[in-house]
Amino acid sequence: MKKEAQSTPESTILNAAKGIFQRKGMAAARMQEIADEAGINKSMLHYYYRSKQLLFEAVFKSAFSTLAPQLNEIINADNSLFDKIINFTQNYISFIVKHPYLPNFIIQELNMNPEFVEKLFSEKMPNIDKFRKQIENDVKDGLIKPIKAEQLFINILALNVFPFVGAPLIKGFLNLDDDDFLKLMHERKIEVSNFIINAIKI
Amino acid sequence: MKKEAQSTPESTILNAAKGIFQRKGMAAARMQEIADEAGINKSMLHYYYRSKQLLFEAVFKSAFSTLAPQLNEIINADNSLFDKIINFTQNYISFIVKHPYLPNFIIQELNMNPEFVEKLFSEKMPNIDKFRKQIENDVKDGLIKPIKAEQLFINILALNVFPFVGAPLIKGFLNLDDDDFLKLMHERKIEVSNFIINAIKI
DNA sequence: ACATTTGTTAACCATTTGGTTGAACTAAAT
DNA sequence: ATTTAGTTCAACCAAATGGTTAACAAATGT
Repeated sequence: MKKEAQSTPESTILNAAKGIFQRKGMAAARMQEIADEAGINKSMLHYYYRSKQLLFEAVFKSAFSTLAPQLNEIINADNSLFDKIINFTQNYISFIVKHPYLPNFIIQELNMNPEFVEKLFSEKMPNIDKFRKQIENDVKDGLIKPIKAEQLFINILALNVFPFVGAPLIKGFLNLDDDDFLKLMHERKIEVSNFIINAIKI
Repeated sequence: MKKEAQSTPESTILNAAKGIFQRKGMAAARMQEIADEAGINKSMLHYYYRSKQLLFEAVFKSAFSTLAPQLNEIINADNSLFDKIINFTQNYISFIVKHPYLPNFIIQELNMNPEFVEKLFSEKMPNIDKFRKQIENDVKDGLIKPIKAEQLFINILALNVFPFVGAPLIKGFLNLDDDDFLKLMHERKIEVSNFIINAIKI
């Protein structure tokens, strides 16, 4: 075997930990289970990451720094508002279909550890001024109906993120199997951007 | 003290358990903590509810049966589509502001125990046929743009439920304190229904 | 009054869990 | 060859956790 990607012990452990933590959450995850998944002795976990808490934080940061840039696209990309909505929706849904546990994991642990929020956002605070300017200009130019940047941002996030976080609820209410559900999600790659654009365009 | 509402030992325990379980989740909740919150001995928990699992299920069912009727309004209420959207949005947001931990708790535990889904929905399966008919008729009558009932249902749910589930994420990205956030949520009682109606009306 | 059921408690128990230790093993550096 | 630093593991440990027990108190029925 050549050197596939990079496979240091650290990365082996981190990947195993990602799988377990993201599927079961911090509280329900077991160090032994992570060790098994990584195919190593439990002591190694503590050797490379001192404690469960630190291992968890490494996993969480890694997960968060995967998701955050995606969301940043909304407020920082340079294209027009409608293009932005179309692109983000396309990209985000494709992205999450590949990482189905990500958004739920992040949201869940963020709800459990509210102190994470300030820690994560204190360093590189996102700035919505650019996005707000864009909205205000488009409103002034008569391109879209008046709407607060914050509300539009929340709506874009909600329409794209929620279906994956609330998947079991949706599957239950609409009586969908995994296949039906995935089909609906792929439809949403155009459905959602149309919906948003129709909602705001004049 | 007269008999306030009803305060059987069972209900005292259940209420304490609700608080702890909904705030910390099944895995992180401790039986001792629930006992303390209820002001009773830990053995009482096992006396009235046999195990942590059963106590948890009682809490979950109670929580779910509080939330489910709210969501059922969308697919079963008798009013016109636009009224339905307006009413649901108003009611749901007011409802959740009073029960902030509910949707996150349900969604989280549903994600952790996918087998709950069939158990919960097998008895009283929701039926979207009525809602689907309504959409199809309104489309035929030229009242709204073509849209699948499933997609519209997901969108309504997303726009209303997500902001509360993803609150920490939103607060972080938009740099909001609790007060700003709550203000935005109250704005959404009309904002969201306008948004949806604009998106679909012709 | 007595017996039986129901409710309540402190002490206890077995298991699980995160974490530690010390010895063995490796591989480069001296 | 010997030291030295890093790596791996089996065995171990203390604390926590869900759950049980046995004795005791309070109702409840007869």
